[in-house]
Amino acid sequence: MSVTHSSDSETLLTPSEVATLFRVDPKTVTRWAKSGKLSSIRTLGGHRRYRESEVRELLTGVPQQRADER
Amino acid sequence: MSVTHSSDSETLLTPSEVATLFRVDPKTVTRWAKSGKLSSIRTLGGHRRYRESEVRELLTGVPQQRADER
DNA sequence: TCTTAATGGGGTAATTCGGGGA
DNA sequence: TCTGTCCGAATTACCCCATTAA
Repeated sequence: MSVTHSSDSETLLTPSEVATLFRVDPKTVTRWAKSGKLSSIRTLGGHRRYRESEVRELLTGVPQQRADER
Repeated sequence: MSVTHSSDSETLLTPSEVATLFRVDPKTVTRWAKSGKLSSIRTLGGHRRYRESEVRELLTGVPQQRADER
C-alpha cells in the first residue's frame, strides 16, 4: 500500500461549455486554442478539452486552484 | 491524495475512470478500445479495464513510469 | 443471496472537426 | 484582425435493456 499525492486530476471543459462562459461561438474557442491563447487537451478522436482552472483565470483574472491542491 | 494498493505491476482503470479523465462518456472510451486507439484488458465477464500508464501518456503526451520501476 | 452501480451492445441525436468565405 | 456562419465528415452524447461487478 502506498500513498500518492495525485499528480494531475484537472477538471476539463468541453468547447461549448467554454463558449457559453465567454458568450462566444465554440468555433471562436477553437481559434483561441489554435493560436496558442488557450491550451487544450485532445480526446483520442481529436476533439478538444480545456482546463477549467485556465478558463476561470482568464475569465476573472484571478489565478485558480485545483481541487487536489486545496 | 490517493491510496493505492500496489503489489501489482500495472494499475488498471475502469471505463468510467478513464472517461472522467478525458471528460468524455464511458461509451466513448469503449469505442476507442474497439477501434484500437486504446488497449484494453477484459474481465472474465467481458468488461474492459485500461492501463493507467497508457491513459496518462495519452492524456499528457508524456511517458509515465510504473511504481515498481521508480 | 440480495441490492445497487457500472458496463456492454445497439441505435439515434447532438457536438465538434476542418476548410472556406462573409 | 476578429468573429459568426455554412458545409460535409467524423466524433461524441444519450437512449434503451440485459449482463456483470462490487
